[in-house]
Amino acid sequence: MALTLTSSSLALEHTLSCLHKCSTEVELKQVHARMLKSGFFRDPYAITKFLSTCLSSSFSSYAQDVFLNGLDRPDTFLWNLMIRGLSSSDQPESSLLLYHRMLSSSATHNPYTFPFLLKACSNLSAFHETTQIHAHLTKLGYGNNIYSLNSLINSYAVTGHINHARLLFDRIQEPDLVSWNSLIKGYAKAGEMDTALTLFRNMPLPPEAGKKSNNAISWTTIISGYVQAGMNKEALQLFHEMQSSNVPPDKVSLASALSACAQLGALDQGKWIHSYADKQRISIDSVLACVLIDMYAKCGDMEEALRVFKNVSKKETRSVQVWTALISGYACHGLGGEVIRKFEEMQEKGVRPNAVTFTALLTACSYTGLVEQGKSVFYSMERDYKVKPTVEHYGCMVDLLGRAGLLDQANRFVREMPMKPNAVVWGSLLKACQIHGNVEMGERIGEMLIGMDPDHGGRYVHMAKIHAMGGKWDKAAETRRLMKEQGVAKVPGCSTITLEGTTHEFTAGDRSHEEIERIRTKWRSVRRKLEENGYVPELEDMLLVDLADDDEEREAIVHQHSEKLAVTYGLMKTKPGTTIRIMKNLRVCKDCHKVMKLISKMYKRDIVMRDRTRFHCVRDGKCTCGDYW
DNA sequence: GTAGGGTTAG
Repeated sequence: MALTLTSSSLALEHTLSCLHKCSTEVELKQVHARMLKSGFFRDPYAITKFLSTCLSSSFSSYAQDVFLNGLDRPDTFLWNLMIRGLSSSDQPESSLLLYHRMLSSSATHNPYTFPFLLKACSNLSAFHETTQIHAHLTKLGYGNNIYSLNSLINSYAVTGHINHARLLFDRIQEPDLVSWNSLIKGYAKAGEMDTALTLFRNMPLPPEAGKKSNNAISWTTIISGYVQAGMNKEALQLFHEMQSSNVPPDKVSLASALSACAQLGALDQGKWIHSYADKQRISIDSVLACVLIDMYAKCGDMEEALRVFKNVSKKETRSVQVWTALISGYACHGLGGEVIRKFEEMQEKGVRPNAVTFTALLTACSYTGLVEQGKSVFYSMERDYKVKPTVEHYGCMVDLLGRAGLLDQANRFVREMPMKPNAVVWGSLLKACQIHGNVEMGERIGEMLIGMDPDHGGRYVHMAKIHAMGGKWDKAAETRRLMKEQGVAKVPGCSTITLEGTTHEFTAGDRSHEEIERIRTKWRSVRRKLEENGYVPELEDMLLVDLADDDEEREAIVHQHSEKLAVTYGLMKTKPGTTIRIMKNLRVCKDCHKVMKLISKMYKRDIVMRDRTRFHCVRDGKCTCGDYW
């Protein structure tokens, strides 16, 4: 008897280990069938294992089916298991629907049920459902349960109702770390970073301060708050402060800090974090791989991004997100060929592309002018991959067609899209009108767009240029005046260059840098050298945008553009042959682009420049964007 | 059981 038991539990273990390896539904069904046949499905442990495996590996609808049709009166524990699993599945709403069925079943709720349900609300960002569950759990007597309270605070915070969160928080007699962290996140989400930081600074240390990981969560909450607010420098400062406070960073805090590095283009700090993870033997899971690949890509180092990609373990490589991070990296480097190759390779490995993957593909086609390729990708999305195009994908297509000068097709695309075009879509079309000089269409769209989105400076700039192109100077001046009246500030151009760990920041016409006079002198000599080689300034991009009245004045302004100051500083401060890396917050203007190409040739320097949306890798007078940007 | 992390058009 003892022997049979052992062998049957061994067989169970074996079956369960097969379960983990399932990657298709057919495989899953086979294991399920084997479990049914051998009677394992009467074992509660086996059922639990089976359901949780399904739930955690994107077979949640299969789990639902088995749960609802294949089990006899599941107990509260199993209901909770299902509600929890579904709350973080790709359809969190099914978690709430299942709860409705639970209400009419023989099982009863327990204190665990509500945090799971609220998790579903958070993932759905569902405020209304949160209030309903709030009322419901209060009536059922869980109103003072700290887990439920914290989950409520979190749901209200996530859905952007910080006042609801605060009211609850203030009523808790002894808020714990989770309460504090959820509240802090709520203020961060609401953009109230000052309040969030004040709370963070003043929160009481946990009595059981030995739990270091808890401290790490508070730190990460505030750090990622800053990252989401676009305040990446502040985020990195806090990350350093975290270390000097002897709270060792874990995976999650490293991931936050890495995304700050990605946005700042801070390669050195990013590398440091990467090697820190290696030294601490922190394994690179798929999320860390994603942010590392993204960081290296956004810092201009695709070789290193690829190395990270190759080093992630087989299981992690399967994640769509990791593939997509790499593909997006190639896209923003304008490497259309690599994008397509990796896309194919990914499918050979059996990884299904998601909506984001397609955005990356379409972006790459747009950047490299692959119109036919882009169209075929777009039309294959739903047909071959069952990925429904969203407004973002339509936006990419408008951009693709518009850039290529196919304005009528782009226009038709907007009119025929099944959803309401957003400001970004119209913005792409407007920009295309400006690039290709379609005054009539441009004026029509520009007017509408300014009405739709009056705080967006870029629209006025395009609009003024379009009026000017049509010779309507009075209208151009009026647009400029309107922009001023609305108090819409043009975001100042800003370029940075990092040398020996110090980031130098330049804005247009800025004289605050301590070596500014030497830089200006150097630029004059660089300019002479370029002029001797045929350089004539390109003033087209500046038409009426800057407050200049004649070409001479425009020229003076264009020579003070921030990327010119940065590249000049790079020439001064680095050894011959060193690659110069520049990050810019706006798009590079035509003149600066021309200058970069000339410098790369005359001074034999590679220049890697990241602008608002993509990379320009300039070598020997040529840019990887092929002058198509 | 509740709190912190990923790729995305302009």
